[in-house]
Amino acid sequence: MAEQSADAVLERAAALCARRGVRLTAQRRRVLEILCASARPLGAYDILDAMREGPRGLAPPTVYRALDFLLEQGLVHKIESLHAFVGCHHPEHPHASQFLICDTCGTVTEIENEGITRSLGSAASASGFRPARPVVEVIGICSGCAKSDPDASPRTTGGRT
Amino acid sequence: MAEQSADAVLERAAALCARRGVRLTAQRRRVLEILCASARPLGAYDILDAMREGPRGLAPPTVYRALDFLLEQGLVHKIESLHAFVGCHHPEHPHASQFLICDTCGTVTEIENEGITRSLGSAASASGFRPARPVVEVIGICSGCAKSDPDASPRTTGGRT
DNA sequence: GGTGATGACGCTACAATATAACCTAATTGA
DNA sequence: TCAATTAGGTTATATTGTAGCGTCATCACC
Ligand SMILES: [Zn+2]
Ligand SMILES: [Zn+2]
Ligand SMILES: [Zn+2]
Ligand SMILES: [Zn+2]
Repeated sequence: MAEQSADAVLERAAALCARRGVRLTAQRRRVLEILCASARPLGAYDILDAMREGPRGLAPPTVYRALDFLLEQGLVHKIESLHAFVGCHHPEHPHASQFLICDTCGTVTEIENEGITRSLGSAASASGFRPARPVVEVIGICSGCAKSDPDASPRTTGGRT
Repeated sequence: MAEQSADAVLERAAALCARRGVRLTAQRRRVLEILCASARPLGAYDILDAMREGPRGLAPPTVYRALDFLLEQGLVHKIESLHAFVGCHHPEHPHASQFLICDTCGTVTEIENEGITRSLGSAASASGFRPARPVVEVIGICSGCAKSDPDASPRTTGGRT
């Protein structure tokens, strides 16, 4: 799911940033690349390690600043329940991000379910609540893992590609 | 919302634990009390501070162990997006916890919306995904804050009662 | 009542995640 | 070119969460 469109996503991200008049600098692009190349969400320190494989030694703030930018631009999402980040594969239009997170293989699937969005909206407005940032993350077992191993043990965050 | 039933919740929690044959020890009860007495979610270290106001000096593992127990028993919930915890006010029956989190005053409202639960379930099963732990947290502005201050600044976690 | 097994907790140290603060370098717009 | 703005390097530190180990309380059973 990540693999097929990593380059295309990068290209579209560049176009988006140009259109918005914001700068997709080398560092930011690098972080986005690393995230899009991974099948699983990566922690900030996983990204940091991946970047250190290149030339110089970097520090946490560099990665966090890049992530802040990418989050603002909607190019990546944060998975709150994992303290980790994923690249967004359809950042052109804003969307309520909803995730299915496999506890076994660690893959994260971003979905956009109109029913969930609607239910959330009506539940919120019923309380007079004005929603800003919905966090919908369903932890469970993906179909592949459910088949192969009826009960398996959890995984950790990292592991590039 | 927290205030009205704090004692009642404690009593019911004790009954629940007795019925289940698990021990609601003094420490665990204390943590639950502190959480239920707070109108806002508390971080583990907020709880730790609150407990230190009493007799001896405690360490983080004490609080985290109590929280683990209370989470297992469904007596408290973790708010992933805040790294904080709230007491549950209807722990008798298991439920998918859904939260409305006000970014301004910090209050958290636990709701149980059947529509959201259903949408999540059908979205998951459409992908062959077997859900285990849904995380639904809507960050936004509560009705009270929206009225009094059309755009206000975020808040931090803590602050007992 | 002893007695061994289990569970709860005190305690130290440490891991993992995230940010503050300050300064330099690059980019932009005039 | 030059001031203003933005991005990034660097160090230190804050915040959140665990590992590991020894001790004490509780419980089941004799
Ligand atoms: Zn997305
Ligand atoms: Zn899986
Ligand atoms: Zn609840
Ligand atoms: Zn509010």
